[in-house]
Amino acid sequence: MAGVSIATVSRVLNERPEVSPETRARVLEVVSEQGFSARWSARALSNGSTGLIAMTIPVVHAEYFANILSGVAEALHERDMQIVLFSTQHVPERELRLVDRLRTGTVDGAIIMLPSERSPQLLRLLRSGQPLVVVDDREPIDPLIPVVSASHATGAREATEHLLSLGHRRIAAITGPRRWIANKERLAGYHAALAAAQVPRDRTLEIESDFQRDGGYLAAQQLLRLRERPTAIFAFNDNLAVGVMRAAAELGLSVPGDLSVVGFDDSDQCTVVAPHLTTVRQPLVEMGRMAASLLLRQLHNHSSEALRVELATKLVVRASTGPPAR
Amino acid sequence: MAGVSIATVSRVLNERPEVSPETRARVLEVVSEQGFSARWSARALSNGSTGLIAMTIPVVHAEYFANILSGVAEALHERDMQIVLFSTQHVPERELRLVDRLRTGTVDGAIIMLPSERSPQLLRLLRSGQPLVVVDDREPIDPLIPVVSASHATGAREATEHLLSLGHRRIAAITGPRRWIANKERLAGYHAALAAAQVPRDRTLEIESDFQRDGGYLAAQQLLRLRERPTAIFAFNDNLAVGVMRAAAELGLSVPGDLSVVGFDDSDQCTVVAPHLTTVRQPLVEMGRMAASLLLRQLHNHSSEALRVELATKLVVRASTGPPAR
DNA sequence: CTGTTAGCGCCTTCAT
DNA sequence: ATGAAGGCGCTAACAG
Repeated sequence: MAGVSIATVSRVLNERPEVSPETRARVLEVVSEQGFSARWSARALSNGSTGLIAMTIPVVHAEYFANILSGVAEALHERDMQIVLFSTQHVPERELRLVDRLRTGTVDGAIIMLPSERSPQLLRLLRSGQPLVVVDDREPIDPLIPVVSASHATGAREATEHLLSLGHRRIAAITGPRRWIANKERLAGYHAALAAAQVPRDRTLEIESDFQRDGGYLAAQQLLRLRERPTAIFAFNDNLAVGVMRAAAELGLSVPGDLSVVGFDDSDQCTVVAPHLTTVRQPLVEMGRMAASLLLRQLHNHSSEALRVELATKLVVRASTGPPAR
Repeated sequence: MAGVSIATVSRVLNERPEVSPETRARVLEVVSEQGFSARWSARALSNGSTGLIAMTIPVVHAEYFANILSGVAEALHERDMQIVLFSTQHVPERELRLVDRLRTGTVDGAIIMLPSERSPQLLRLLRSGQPLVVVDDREPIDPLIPVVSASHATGAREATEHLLSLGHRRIAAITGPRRWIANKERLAGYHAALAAAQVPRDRTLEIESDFQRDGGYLAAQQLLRLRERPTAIFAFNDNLAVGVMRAAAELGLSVPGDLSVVGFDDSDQCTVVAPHLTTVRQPLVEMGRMAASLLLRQLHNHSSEALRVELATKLVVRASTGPPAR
């Protein structure tokens, strides 16, 4: 319609320099008049890339997922790329489908959140040259795979130091599942702070739980019934902390008067509970951005640099912490 | 490698009946040995469909989004289809990108959540034969477009009836933005229940707010300072209700002793506040499922039946409501 | 039942 | 600066 060949139109659409301005103008005019746009699958077939990235949906809290997601989406948007969602509910059969989509070129790469296990799937994927990035490895993962996570240890350390600086000495910890990496690091940070302040570690003040509110509630009941009860509880996530506050309320203990409480995550619920919860903020959106950018680099360099990025957490002091009662 | 033609392999992979069992077996063996899988973009190019559908990410609450999302994902999974995310932050320029992706065949159809406006974009899309479904229209939308939403009116009516049956007569309402459809319907339900109980409508007990916690807080302060203050407040979403409870606490009013509170949504925060919030549950996951299934029908029938599906809400009675003090 | 052939719509050398 | 031609990997119609 513009009196030129298909090849020329292609060049115009791809903004190649080797087209005369007049031709370009003529083509663009017709294109916009006709509302033409290049069929995407043909493009993908021809140049071997789809501009799509896979992302798995973990079963955990919606808020966590949505925040990381939005970071990834933002970063990809700048490159005109999009996310394809894979609801592999940690079901192996479903994970296979993701693997398949990668291999068949539905997507150019994948961001895998909270991978369930040492998953041999992942390794095989990476070995076969698939670009992928893991966000928050739950258990030790092959060092070949790039990982983005938060600085759990430092965050936990700061939280504990905050309590110490307020004068607390009996600081209990309600932890998540022992095996999770994030949990181990938080525990390490907690211990480090105590050691630095020369507060001896007390095993009876450490309770393993499940990152759920009820778990925090039960653990807190146990802690608060101790003969010498803690003056502060560091719950390893906000859910646990909310459970702690519920238990405290039932026992007639005021927060932070009788008990200081610190959480981890800085989720929405922190400002729902009364008093508002002091916590450690995880930079979820930034983690998403970072994951996307690592993936994009793999895509362009065709080399997967094995690295592990830890983004800084930040202590957010609210109203649930204060000096211990005397 | 299996000694057959490409066409035959294609037939085997597509499970066509016209292949002899022996050939099929031979092909499948080689396929699995070699780890072969059909390139997806070629497939898409050839048969004109990508198996991908677009979903917009609204700016609102993560939880809302994640729930609907998971409903859609589940429904699509059964058809081996996936979601492509479009983070059009109600920015027109970004919405154009979605439009473009639809036209270029990146995706087969789209599910649009909380469309910002009477958006002429949407209409143009539908007119051009694009399969799409809207979830939760915010303002009146062209009747040509299929919509999935919750039965706001019925839900609000039940909530109000619940309060009436407890003996409340002065029941205030803190509403969302006047223009939103969901809000209008909730208001209608509220009025209907009052009328049925022959409780005259009192304008001073209706305050328009913004669906945010702070808005609920401010509105509640205003209501609770009235000379004749309400014995119950129906907040038109959970955020508002949480704000109400905060205001009540500050004024030394006990819930539900001095004041009953009802929310709407059944979001996570309902069980974070003390006491747990009575609310109206929106069937978000089911709405997602329904949207997906409407879209799939459009995809198969090539006809867009204009319809509007309202999924039932459900009153969830928790601890924030009780009989009024005398 | 299987192989051959012709596209699907774009991008990319290679000529001109 | 432009056009012609081949190919990306698959499906479908047509022979045999």
